[in-house]
Amino acid sequence: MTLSVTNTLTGEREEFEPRNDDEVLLYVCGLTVSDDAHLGHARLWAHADVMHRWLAYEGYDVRHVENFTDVNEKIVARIGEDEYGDSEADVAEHFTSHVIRDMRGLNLKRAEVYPRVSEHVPEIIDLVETLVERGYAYESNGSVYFDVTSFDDYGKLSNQQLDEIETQGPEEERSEKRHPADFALWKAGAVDPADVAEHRDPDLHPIEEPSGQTWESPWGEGRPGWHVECSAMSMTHLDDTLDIHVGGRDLVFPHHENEVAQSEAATGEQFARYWLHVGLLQTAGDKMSSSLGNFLTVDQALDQYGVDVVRTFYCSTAYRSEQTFGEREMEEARERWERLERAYETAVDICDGTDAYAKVEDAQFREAIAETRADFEAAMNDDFNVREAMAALLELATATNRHVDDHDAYDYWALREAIEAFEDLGGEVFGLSLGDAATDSGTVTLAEELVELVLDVREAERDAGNYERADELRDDLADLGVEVQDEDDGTTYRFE
RNA sequence: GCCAAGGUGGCAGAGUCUGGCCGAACGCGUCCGCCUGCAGAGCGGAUCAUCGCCGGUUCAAAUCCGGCCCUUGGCUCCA
Repeated sequence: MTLSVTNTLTGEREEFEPRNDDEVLLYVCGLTVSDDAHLGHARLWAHADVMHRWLAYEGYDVRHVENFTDVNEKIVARIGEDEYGDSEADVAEHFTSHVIRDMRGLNLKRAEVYPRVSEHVPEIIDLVETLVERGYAYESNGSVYFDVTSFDDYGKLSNQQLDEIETQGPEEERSEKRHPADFALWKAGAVDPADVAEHRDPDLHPIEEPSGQTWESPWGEGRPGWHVECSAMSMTHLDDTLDIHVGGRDLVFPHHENEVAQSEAATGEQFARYWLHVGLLQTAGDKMSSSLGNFLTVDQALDQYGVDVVRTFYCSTAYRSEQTFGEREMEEARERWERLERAYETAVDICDGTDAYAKVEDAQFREAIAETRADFEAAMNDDFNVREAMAALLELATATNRHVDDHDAYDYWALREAIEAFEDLGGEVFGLSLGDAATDSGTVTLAEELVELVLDVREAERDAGNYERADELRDDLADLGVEVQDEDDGTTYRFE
């Protein structure tokens, strides 16, 4: 079964064929490190991550590059704020470290490189020079602009017509540009105080001097433009032609459109073969939107819900659709995740708890496991349909529970197979805590011993008919995050 | 104004490319039953959809074609 993806470039579903047999060049349009990342950013990361994981699972060598934009007016606007730092580089470093922390927290597979703009200025200058030499760009007042009329295919990604495009860039740039849609590749000088004013915290002293880093270039001191970085860095670390370029839907125009133009003008080669755009995260019921900042940061969300719930949330909607975020949605994600986890743990417990060999053969269960793998695979190959894939996994949970419920003796072989499926698909592909990392190491902690002690006491109370006292103990444990469950053959507990 | 993505049950959200298996998946919620001292979890069952509107094509449409309405994103930095 082969993978098919929805390509923004053509607007159609296409069969995925990488340029080189077993290798996939994956570029993810990263973040401007001018603030902490929120759940919307994490959605892009999560989907790119699952794509990465799925491609790797299918045997591809995935070369994943994801940039950090650390040269930007919004970063300059934060200079001197809180403890972020006194230079553009310091502020960028502050947020970059947070982003890296968030990415780790989300259990993302590491990219091969995380290039930063500030470390690629020479490459950017080279690219701009090439464009000038080839007649696609021109210098004006120390700045360099891309001449959109020189590139016949301009607008092909976003279906824009040149005469319908409104001016790009700030007002004062207009006089320097030949066509209103021309965009800056290189900006002369440091950042103009006027350009940072709108992003600046009004409580802080305004920035009065031109600020931010500048670099020497053939056109004088200046800074790289807004769109060149991705082209320069992806070509440096991957190749002139990428297989997959992933980004947020809001960036199709002008950012991605400009990337295509400048890259293809410079190399004469196709820039990216498949453009995958991730839909935006919407907040549920705009009632709570007192201000714009009604999004949760990744850090807060991780703290509040935990990685697995967050990842399950993302795996509940196809990447290209919009997704609504809200309390109810997160609750549902929690229920889904716990259902999965419980079924998995049940299977693990049974298999670990005895050395017996297969006692029964449950043909239905075995078939359900095979179906899960087939359905999961088909769903993922169908444009990374994570929701369908998750549905398959949840059906495996149901099948597992049913088998356990219906039998006194178990089909160990089948349970092992089920465990493997949970670990391969849920653990490896979805990045959930199912598998080695999740299972207990065998060492008993003091906490566990104490819980068991309390449970012994509670058991004694129950035997004595003191249910009130027993329930109190259960509630107290629940308050401490220990979920107690009475089953036919004893009491079990798990830490939340 | 222009470009793009959407409008499917109480919620959320697949399916639309490749028309029939969709009287619409998985799940959340609600209700009933089993289990249980109780609760939870689990299992079984039930509830809830004229698939935005109008027209067309077809033996057959959520799925194709045309028109209209509405929402969101972009056209200024933005995942």
